[in-house]
Amino acid sequence: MEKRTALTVFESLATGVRLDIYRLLVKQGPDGMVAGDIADTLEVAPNNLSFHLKVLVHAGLATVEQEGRFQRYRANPTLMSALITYLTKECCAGQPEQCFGLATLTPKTSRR
Amino acid sequence: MEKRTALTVFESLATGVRLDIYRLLVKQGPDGMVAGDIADTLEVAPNNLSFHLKVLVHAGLATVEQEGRFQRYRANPTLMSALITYLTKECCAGQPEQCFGLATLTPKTSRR
DNA sequence: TCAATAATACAACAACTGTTGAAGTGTTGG
DNA sequence: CCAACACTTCAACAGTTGTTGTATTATTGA
Repeated sequence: MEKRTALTVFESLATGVRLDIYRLLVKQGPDGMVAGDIADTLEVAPNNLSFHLKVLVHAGLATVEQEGRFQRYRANPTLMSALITYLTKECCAGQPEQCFGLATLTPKTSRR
Repeated sequence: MEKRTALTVFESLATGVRLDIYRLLVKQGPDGMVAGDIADTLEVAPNNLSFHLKVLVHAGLATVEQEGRFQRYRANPTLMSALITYLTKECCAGQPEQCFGLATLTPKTSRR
């Protein structure tokens, strides 16, 4: 995963509303949810919701599909999977001991 | 992990500079790094760096320790670990098939 | 003690983000 | 066809965030 991608995901989920939307979508699984239902459930104005959904879709965390006059949104768990892999590998989290143990072995450059 | 905590972490890493700082700190392991070295490495103004470091520390992603007239910063891998756990559990990512398979079994509430 | 260094704190500003209300696009049922 | 519906787009505004320059605090070495 590119640093830029990770950044976009962080930006996308750095808002309470969007984190709620994303979690709701994941809970719905492949069924997804139409915009109106999301708006009702989370009690956010339709136009505002539309704004946040757009961000999530643009980030790749969700997908849209037209269904008659409804717009069905689904979570994209693949990207979250990739983010977790990135965080675990790039940032050495997950196995803190191993990561920090390794760091101890690398040559250290002291300040000036 | 609380939703609020996850949110704070996302906010903290939603900036290129802070993501860079955090990754640099993780790379340094338990040795950490003093503020001046971080500023030099990432080429950010000291006062600006201080601002971002404060955010990271406040979020719990990093710790500070005074060392003479230096401030040594270290990454806190535990929180990232917890975030990964949260993302994997709460958001069902990591095992998309399993999560989405489960969702299919749950009763669905159709729109109106 | 005094000058130099390391870092933080503060204030001002620009830039970005989220919210709201109103208007617009597309779809469906009568 | 047209009215109702589902949703999006747009523009305006408010609030927040990040950056920059300046000042301050604290520590060290001479």
